[in-house]
Amino acid sequence: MNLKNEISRIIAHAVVSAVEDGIFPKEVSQVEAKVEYPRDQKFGDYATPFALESAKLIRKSPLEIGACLAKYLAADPRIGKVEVAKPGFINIFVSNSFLFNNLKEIIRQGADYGRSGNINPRRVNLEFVSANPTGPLNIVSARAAAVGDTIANLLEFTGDEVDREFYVNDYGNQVALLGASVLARIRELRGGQSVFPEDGYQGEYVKEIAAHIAETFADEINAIGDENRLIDFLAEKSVAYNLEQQKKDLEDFNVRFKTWYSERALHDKGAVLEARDILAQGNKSYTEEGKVFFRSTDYGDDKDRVLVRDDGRPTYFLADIAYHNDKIRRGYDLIIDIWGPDHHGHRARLSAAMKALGFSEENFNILIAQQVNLLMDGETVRMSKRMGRFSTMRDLINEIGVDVARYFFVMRSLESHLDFDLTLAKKESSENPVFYLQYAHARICSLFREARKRGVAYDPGESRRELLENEESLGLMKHLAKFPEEVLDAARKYEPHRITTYLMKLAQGFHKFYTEHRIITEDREQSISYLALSDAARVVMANGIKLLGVSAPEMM
RNA sequence: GCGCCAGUAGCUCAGCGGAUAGAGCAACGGCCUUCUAAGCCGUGGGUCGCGAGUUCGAUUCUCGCCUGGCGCGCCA
Repeated sequence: MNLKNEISRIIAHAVVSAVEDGIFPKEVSQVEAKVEYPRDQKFGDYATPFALESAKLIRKSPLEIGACLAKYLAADPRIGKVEVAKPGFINIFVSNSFLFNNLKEIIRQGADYGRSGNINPRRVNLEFVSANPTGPLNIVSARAAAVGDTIANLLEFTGDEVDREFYVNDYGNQVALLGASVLARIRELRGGQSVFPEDGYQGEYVKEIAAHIAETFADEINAIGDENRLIDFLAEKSVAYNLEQQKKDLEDFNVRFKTWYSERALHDKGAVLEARDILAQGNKSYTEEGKVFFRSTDYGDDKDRVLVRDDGRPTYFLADIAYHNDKIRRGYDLIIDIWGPDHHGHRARLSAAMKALGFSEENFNILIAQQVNLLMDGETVRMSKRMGRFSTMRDLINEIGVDVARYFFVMRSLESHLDFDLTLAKKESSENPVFYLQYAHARICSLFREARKRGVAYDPGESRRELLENEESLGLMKHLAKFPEEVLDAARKYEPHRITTYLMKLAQGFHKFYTEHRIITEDREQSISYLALSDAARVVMANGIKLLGVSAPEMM
């Protein structure tokens, strides 16, 4: 039950009726009836500018049209009152009986309230984080992890099947460089002289990896005489080590991937060269100066991109095409990538490649997780793996906790730059918005503990509508009724921050209701009615918080 | 030079083409003998970067500027 959609349907139906009765010309049925939230609640729960937008067509004043339509709308039992306001807005008030029925529905559905079934679920591949396995996960990865996981939760909740996927860049120069860096550190550990590679990874963590590997694989290291083979060996072990750490960090962050897709495996099984051939066969590439170029300009890119270098080695881009071709072959209906800000320049070329591979444009989305400015004591902290000065996702979890971190990341829209003040987040954690939500949840749980203690037999079926017809209760019920549509909106637009905004308002509504009304009293029916409303608020709060991957404590 | 993202309250940010632009934090003033005060109520605080255009109507859409951040490898 999605109230906003229902309202939209009711309006469309009213228009059709008016056309049938000869009041409106029939072209009007083509006009889309938009439904929006009025700014001020005195303008109703929903409003439609339909009369304003169809005035020219109908050749009547918006106010007249509105008055006409209002009669038809008011016939629906879900609508309590319809008003037409100055320029021509039609303001719609939801009926109390609908709100009350919905309240019982929320309690009945429990954890499923807000879920939308989908007759044809889409198979979705959501790739996110995909950090290089050359070091610990950083703050931008944490942001992508929080937002990506929440988007996946939202899509699942709205009826899609989602596979969470992590692309492991375990191939190429960066990996070799890591191997060389580790080798240098191992030699240092062993008291020998070594030249640290130029552009090598200088972070302290490389020493930790070196120490770990030197100990675990001492025999193997000693046995390999050839320097390049040794670097390869160390690179492989270092990547495995980093990957394990990354996995652990993500699990501690409540993010679990179904698939860890190895770039190396893609090369090993020949998929990369196959992708080259597919593009060549479709005449989507050409050779020039010994290099193979993809005709990406045919698909909207600025310039053609190199797929194979003149020495025969494939580029990262070609591997990425092969990877996405593999995703297509695995039969996904919708493919979403979340990338870091440093990759946004690659958007056009990969979109071009997807088009060239015949995958429909609207089913492929690249979202960019914009940069995070990490502030410490008011100062920007530079984050660079190679410079070795950066703060990790692990630090973040340890310092402010999973709940606060996830909430903060999801709170802002993904494509906005984010200033994250670690010191502040930690210091002021008790005044954090996330606690505001959790507190509302815990408070309701506490109410029920109290009710049980006092022997109140709670049965939501015994609650009564008339006992909830006050400002705070009705306001809260209205907001609860909007949860399914908010969830659907957030899912369709990949905007999980809408959920945090919704939940803040829910918590506010509950706290206000709680302050104004004493829930448990001598009046049994009143108590049960208020408990039912609290129960519904708890259900929605719990469902919403769960979508964010944040915990909903029963006691604080 | 080109591209991406942003510019809204002191700070961090919401605002799906609509009505008097909001929240959190910060500041100030009230509210606990009674179900959790991590709460509630109130006050102050804005030329929505600037200029045009489209529209009945623009913070929202288009274009042009200005400012800030990032990216512009045949690295991954």
